[in-house]
Amino acid sequence: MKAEETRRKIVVAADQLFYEQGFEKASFADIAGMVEISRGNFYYHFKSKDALLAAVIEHRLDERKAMLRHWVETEADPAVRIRNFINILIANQTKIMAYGCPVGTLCSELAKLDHALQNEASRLFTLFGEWLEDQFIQLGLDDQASEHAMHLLMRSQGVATLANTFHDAAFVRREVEAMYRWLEDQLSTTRQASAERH
Amino acid sequence: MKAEETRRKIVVAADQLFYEQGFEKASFADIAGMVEISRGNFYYHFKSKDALLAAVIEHRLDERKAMLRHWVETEADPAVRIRNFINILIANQTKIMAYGCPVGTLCSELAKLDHALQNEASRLFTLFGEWLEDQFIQLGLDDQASEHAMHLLMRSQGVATLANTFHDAAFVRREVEAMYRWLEDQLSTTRQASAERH
DNA sequence: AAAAAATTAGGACGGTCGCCCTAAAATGGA
DNA sequence: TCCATTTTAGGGCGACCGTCCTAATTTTTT
Repeated sequence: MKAEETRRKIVVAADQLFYEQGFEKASFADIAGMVEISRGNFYYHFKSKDALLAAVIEHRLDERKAMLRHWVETEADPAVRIRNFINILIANQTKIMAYGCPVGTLCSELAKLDHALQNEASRLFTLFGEWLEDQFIQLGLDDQASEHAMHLLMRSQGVATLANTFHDAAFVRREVEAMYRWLEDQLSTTRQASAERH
Repeated sequence: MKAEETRRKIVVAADQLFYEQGFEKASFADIAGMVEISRGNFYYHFKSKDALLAAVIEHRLDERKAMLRHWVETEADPAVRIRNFINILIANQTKIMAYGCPVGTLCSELAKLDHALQNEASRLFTLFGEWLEDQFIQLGLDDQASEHAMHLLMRSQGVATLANTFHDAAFVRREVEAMYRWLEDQLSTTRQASAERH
């Protein structure tokens, strides 16, 4: 019974440290210290660091899925939902400027390590990608939905990386607004096309 | 005399390994093995791993400066020069899909390590940024040159990160062409504005 | 309350890391 | 050729890493 709680604490602490320090640098000693358990206790819950990483990725996926589901449930307009996504850059600005994007930096690190869980981590991207694609489809942009989704992911990544490097809040705001404008452009061309059809 | 050559070999090998494996994972043993010198010999040329990193960053700066200078010398049209920059994503596609952007991944890693040479590494970005800004100024886009430069850096970074994650060559081509179109848009609005002035 | 099971603590292991030290080898000038 | 200097080789140090093992402790069941 107690094990569930401890396991959860370990995952939460590892999630934070993997983000702030990177997967490789974050050590069991660090995580154990944060959770206030012994190092040895670790291997009762996770038989290896990779197993812990898998649990952290799963945890991140669950969190993101819940967030996306919440957006869908509380907001009817897919365009506003997409703006919610774009606005992550503002909402998480402080952390992004300090540590980058949690998804992008993890994928980059695992790629360099040639790590076995690369594909698991990339599911964090595809989760957002497919959700965005779905929103674009609901906006009637079926034939370009996938491309538009990847385009937004790309811009988020670029903004996060440069925000992390330069700690420039004005740059983030500017690019977020440019993304809003880009979204409006895509919507107006659709409205135009559907108007011509009538 | 010989030392110069050995030092150069070390920097070149470290440059490659820092790129492919990341700064922290690449060890002196790896680099020494690649250069075929003893580990101990290392400390004759570089008194610490950080000193080696500083030399690698300097080396990368020199290479990029030479490349940008060459573009300026061999191509008169700033718009074509900017297209050269965009085209890096195609020219280095294979390496980018395998290891990401050499500049972005280094800056991200150093940020997580809270490394003292973060600002040195970010000079790789500002080098490209200022060069791009200069090209936009030469195109008559003075008042937006800095923003446009950052925008292109941002898009390159985003494309590189997603290319690295998904290994999707079609995505890279698509986004490079979108960047070409974006550039044309900026140029056409300028031409229009200068035409109205006459 | 006693027995069984689940959970935790903490030391020990082999390995790798960056770094230091010293002796040997190679090099170049007198 | 001999000497001084530069350059290289290689072992060793302490620290930290992920992992493993066992004993103690806590929790649950009987």
